[in-house]
Amino acid sequence: MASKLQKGVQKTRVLVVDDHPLVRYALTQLLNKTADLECCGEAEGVVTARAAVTKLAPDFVLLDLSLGDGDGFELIPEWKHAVPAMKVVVISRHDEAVFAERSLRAGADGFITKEESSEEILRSIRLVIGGRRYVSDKIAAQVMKRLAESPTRKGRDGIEGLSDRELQVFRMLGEGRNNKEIAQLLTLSPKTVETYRDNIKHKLGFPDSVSLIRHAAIWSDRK
Amino acid sequence: MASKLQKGVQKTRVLVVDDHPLVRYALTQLLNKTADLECCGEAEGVVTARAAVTKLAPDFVLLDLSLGDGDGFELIPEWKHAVPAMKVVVISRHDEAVFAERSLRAGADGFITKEESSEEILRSIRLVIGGRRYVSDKIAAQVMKRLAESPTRKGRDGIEGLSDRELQVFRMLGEGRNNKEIAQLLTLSPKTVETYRDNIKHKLGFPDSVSLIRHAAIWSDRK
DNA sequence: GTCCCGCCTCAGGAATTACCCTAGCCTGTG
DNA sequence: CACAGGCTAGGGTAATTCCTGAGGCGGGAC
Repeated sequence: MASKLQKGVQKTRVLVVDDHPLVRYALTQLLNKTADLECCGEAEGVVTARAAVTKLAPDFVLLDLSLGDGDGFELIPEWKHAVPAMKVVVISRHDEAVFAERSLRAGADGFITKEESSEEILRSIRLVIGGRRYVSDKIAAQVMKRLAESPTRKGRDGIEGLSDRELQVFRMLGEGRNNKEIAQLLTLSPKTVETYRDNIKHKLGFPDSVSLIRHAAIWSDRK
Repeated sequence: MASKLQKGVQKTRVLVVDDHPLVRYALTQLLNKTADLECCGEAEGVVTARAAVTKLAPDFVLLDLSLGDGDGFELIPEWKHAVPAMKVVVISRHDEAVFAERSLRAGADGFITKEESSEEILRSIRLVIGGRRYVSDKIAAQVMKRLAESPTRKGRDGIEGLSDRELQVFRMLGEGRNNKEIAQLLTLSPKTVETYRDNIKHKLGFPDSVSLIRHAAIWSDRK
C-alpha cells in the first residue's frame, strides 16, 4: 500500500487528549485517514497528557478542556513555555466564547467545538500547522459581539467576569463535585474553594448556593 | 475481500442518533468496521430520528439522550410501541444511574456511557442483539447499591418512583428554590421539606444534596 | 518607583443547614 | 384489623455556609 509519496512526506504527529474514549477513537481515525497527519498517541487526562508530550514530543496537540483529573487549561501555558513550537488546538464541547477567549489567551493556537464537522476539524488543524490561528466563525462572531457590546469594561457581569480559578471551580461545581473534591483536585484548602464559591456567587448575583449549583449544573450540561 | 460467509450473513442495521457529528462519525466508523454490524443511517435530533426509523426501518438504534431539539427519552416508548422488535440502546454522556433507570424503564434494551471503550460499546450492542439487556458495571453497581439500601420498595424506580409530594419538591428544587421557599409555597415546615429531600436522595441514589440539586436542575432544564 | 487594585490563598467564628433517627397521623388494601 | 406507605414534623450532632479579615503577588496607573 505504501507509495513513494507517502514515504517521502513527514506526517505531522498529533497527540489526542480527551477523556471520552469514543471521541479519541473518532479523532484518531480521522487523523490516520489523511495523508499529511497521523495520531502519535492518546491521553485521557491531565497527568497522562503531560507525560505523553514529554515522551512522544508531538508536533501538535488536540486538547479537550474537560478532563477527568483536572482542567485542560492548565496544560496550555505549561506547554507554550516548555515546547513553544508545538501547536495546540482546543477542541471543546462548549460553544461558549468564554472558553475560546480563555484558551487563546492561555496560548492556544486554535479553538474548535465538537459540533463542527470532521472536515472543519481537519481544516482547522491544517490552518494552524500553516502558522495561522483558527477560531470557528460562530465563536468568532460571539467574541466580536461581546467586544462590541462592552468595549470599555473588560469583565462585565456574567461568566466572563470570573477569574480563571473561579471559572475552574464553577465548572467543577457544575459537574457535581463538592467543595472537598474540588479542593483535592486543585490541591487547595477547602476554605479557599469556599472563598471562590462566595466570589462566584457575588459576581454572578446568586442569592444562595442552591442557585449557584443549579446554574453551574445547567451551564455545564448544555452544549 | 468479500467472503462467502459475509455474503450469506445479514448484517444488523443500526441507526445512530446523536447531536455530535464527531460522536456519530466515531460510532459509524466503529460499526462499519465489524463484520456483523453496519450503520444504516444517522440522525442528529428527535425529529430526524423519528423520520429515519420509519424510513429506514433499522434493526437497532443507538440513542443519545441529549438531543438538540428534544429529549431522547420520549422516543423510546414510541418505538417500543410501534416497532417492538427494534432494539434500542441508550448511549449517554451521563454516568448516572438515574438516567439508566429511566431509560430502561422507558423500554430501552441497554444503557452505556460514552466513557466506555469502543470494544465495550460493541459488546453491549451484540449482547442486546442476542436478546439480553446491557448495563455497564459501574451503573449496575450504582443501581444495586440503591436496591440493597431499599429492598422493600416495589418495582417503580427512578423519578416515577417518587411520591407526588416528593416529585413536587424535586421539581421546585430544580427551579432553583431552597428549602425555605418550598416550605412556604407548600405551606409546610422546612423540616418536612427536608424529609422529602432525604427521601428523594435515597430513592434516586444521590450521595449528597449537591448532586441532588444538580440533577434536579438538569432535569427541569430538560423539560 | 510607588500606589492601588484585583487575584490567589487561607483562617476564625457565628449562623445555618445537612444528615440521620424517630414518630404520630391518615389512607387504602389484603 | 393489621400493615404498608405516604404525609408531616421534631431533635441532635456533624458539617457546611456565610461573613469578615488578611497576607502575598503581579500588573497598571501616576
